[in-house]
Amino acid sequence: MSLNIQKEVDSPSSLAGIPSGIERLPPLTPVEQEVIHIFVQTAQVLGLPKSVGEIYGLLFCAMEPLNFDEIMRRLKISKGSTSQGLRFLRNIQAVKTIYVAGDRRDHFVAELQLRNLSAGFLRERILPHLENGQERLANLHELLPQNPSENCKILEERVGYLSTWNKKARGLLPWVLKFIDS
Amino acid sequence: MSLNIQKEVDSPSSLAGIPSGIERLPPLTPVEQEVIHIFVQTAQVLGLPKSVGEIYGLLFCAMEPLNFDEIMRRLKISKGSTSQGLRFLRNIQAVKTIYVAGDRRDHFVAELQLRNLSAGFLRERILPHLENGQERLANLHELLPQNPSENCKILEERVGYLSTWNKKARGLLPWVLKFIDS
DNA sequence: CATATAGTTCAATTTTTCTTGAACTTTGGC
DNA sequence: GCCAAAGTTCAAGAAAAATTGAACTATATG
Repeated sequence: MSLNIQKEVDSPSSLAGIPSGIERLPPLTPVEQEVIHIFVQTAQVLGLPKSVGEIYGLLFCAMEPLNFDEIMRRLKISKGSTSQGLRFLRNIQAVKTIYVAGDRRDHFVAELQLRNLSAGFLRERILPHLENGQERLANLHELLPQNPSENCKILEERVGYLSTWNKKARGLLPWVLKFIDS
Repeated sequence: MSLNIQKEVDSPSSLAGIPSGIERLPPLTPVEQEVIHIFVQTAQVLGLPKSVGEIYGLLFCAMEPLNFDEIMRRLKISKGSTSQGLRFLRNIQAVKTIYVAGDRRDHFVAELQLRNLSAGFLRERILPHLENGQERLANLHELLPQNPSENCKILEERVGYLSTWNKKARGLLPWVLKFIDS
């Protein structure tokens, strides 16, 4: 019974009346492949693993929530990559889980609001780097007086630039989000 | 004669009166190490090789233009990395070459204006990706009609989102630079 | 409570990317 | 024009990152 519900909800191949066994999943359509490819490229620009781009791309195209196994098998990636990729995507809130009645498994959908996607990415990947940099800059200021007096002034000025850059970058983040909202 | 000029201009160790031979370069100071470390980390966030961060960091700290050999030897990196790193940094205009009278070698200084740094990076690394994405999206629109008619409408809408995102991102770039100027 | 299913973890492996250095090209100076 | 110094290129090796899959944990269900 729960198996029936699952198949009706999740699996287009249920139309073909394939019974329990190892269910056949449709291969990626050309459009899906192309969308996934775009996200894989984007992932690489953002310094994220290919598998993260693949998973997000697949969910982006999906008409209904997909479960773990469907993601893994349609993309032909391993359990490990699927698990870690989904975890990352959930962390940055690029993907959320959906409750499906009568099915024990997690189901996933892509966040489709650019604003939320960006916010998650900035918060989880960029902000930590900037905050870490801020700490390092504070330490650096302690270190500066040890320098040969001649260079000291100019170096101090340059380290000052660095602090300004860091501050500017942190100030930029909320503006970026505001721009995206507009 | 030209050797003398070179030493006066470039080499702190000329003060110690070391003759031609293999010139001794001062090791990195703690401050230099720390600044370089910050730039190496930043390079990694931006998906650039460590050596690029090292070279920029060294030049960022330098009181006078450095030549190829000084960069290579103070950072203890190879000729190849030095050459490729400097080329990249020149491409994005993070580093410029300076003419030093009586010295055949190129001399390098760091661009210290965050605005110019950012502009170069966005132009050389981000914009090409966005333009490539734009092309791919155009192709994708051709591909769409081939889809099962049921999904077609929704998928089309989603691909439409992608185009909007791409446009928004391209619109964001000049805006980021304006923010940095402020 | 026992069992089977869902999902996580992580050490080993594969893949990708960066670095090295030797051979090559280019150029300035004599 | 020739030589030596400056810098580039690129194939091979080293290092870093992603992926895999087997062992594990957790938990719904009967």
